[in-house]
Amino acid sequence: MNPRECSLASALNVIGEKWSLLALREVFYGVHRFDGIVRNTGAPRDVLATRLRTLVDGGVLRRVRYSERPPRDEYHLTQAGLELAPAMLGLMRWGMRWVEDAPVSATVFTHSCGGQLDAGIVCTSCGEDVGSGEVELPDTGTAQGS
Amino acid sequence: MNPRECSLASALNVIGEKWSLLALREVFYGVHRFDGIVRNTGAPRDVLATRLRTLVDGGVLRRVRYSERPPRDEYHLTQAGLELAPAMLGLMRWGMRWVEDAPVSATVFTHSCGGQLDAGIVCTSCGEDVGSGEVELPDTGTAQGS
DNA sequence: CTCGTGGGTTGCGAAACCCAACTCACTTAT
DNA sequence: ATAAGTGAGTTGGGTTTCGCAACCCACGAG
Repeated sequence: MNPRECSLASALNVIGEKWSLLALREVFYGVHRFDGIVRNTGAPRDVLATRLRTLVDGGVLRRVRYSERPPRDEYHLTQAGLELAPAMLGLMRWGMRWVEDAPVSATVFTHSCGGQLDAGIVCTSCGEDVGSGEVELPDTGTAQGS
Repeated sequence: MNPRECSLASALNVIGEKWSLLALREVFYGVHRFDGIVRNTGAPRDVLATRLRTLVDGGVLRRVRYSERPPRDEYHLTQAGLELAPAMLGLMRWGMRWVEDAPVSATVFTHSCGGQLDAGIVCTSCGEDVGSGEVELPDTGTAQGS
């Protein structure tokens, strides 16, 4: 009867609103300041202001002061924010592969070895790298109710 | 000046609206019908109806008729939908790890070997499994403009 | 012939979104 | 010494979207 409790829903409470992930993308890309994020995302300024606040409150970003008088802060990733990288990469990759007219986007993340990073699925017990599509669905049968 | 073109934005156009990912979660979990998805997500019926439509239009879900008269369809994952698994797993894992009071959620995806699957980042050139947090950010310096 | 179920649609008030303009607090040009 | 520009928002307003409850239609069961 009640909605399923799920960490996905919890995650979406923090980063699931419109513009949140695009704002985070900019910070990942090294754009740390309000106007830059506005320009690169196209988000309305007021909406972005509240998004950044919830991201800070949610522990994903932290403000770093770079000027007293006038007081101005940059937005930087926390550890929690950094660890969103796999999920964001997964979405980017998916968009590239499956959404028509998505840009082939040259901007990607690089490993320290110089190679490009990719999001994948790994089996925690046998360590095997699972190709997308070989996921076994949980055996909930056709159960519909809660 | 213009917003950055990015496959992440394209992806979010398809699966970024409220309830979309939760609806997809249900389909992943084997709940294929409207009422089941409504019950398990808590989404308003009207919103869910339009979300399912955009997911179908976006090629993530497909309708599978299971009854003529009255005509009734189930929602099933397409290949594109299945390949959202890494991204969704990434978000679930992140929620579990970083969001307070997120359920420890026993429902996960399993590999054919019986182990639990996890989302990770892999280097495409050296093949190394990169621990979250070791991501090298693109060297955009402090560039702010477009 | 009424009840229940599945899959929606409709109406309407509340909330969120978007945009343009405005505010401070400075810094740099003229 | 004004004037114009930058950075980081806030404010006012109109427009969409959300969310909820109620309704509808087709059927099947009792």
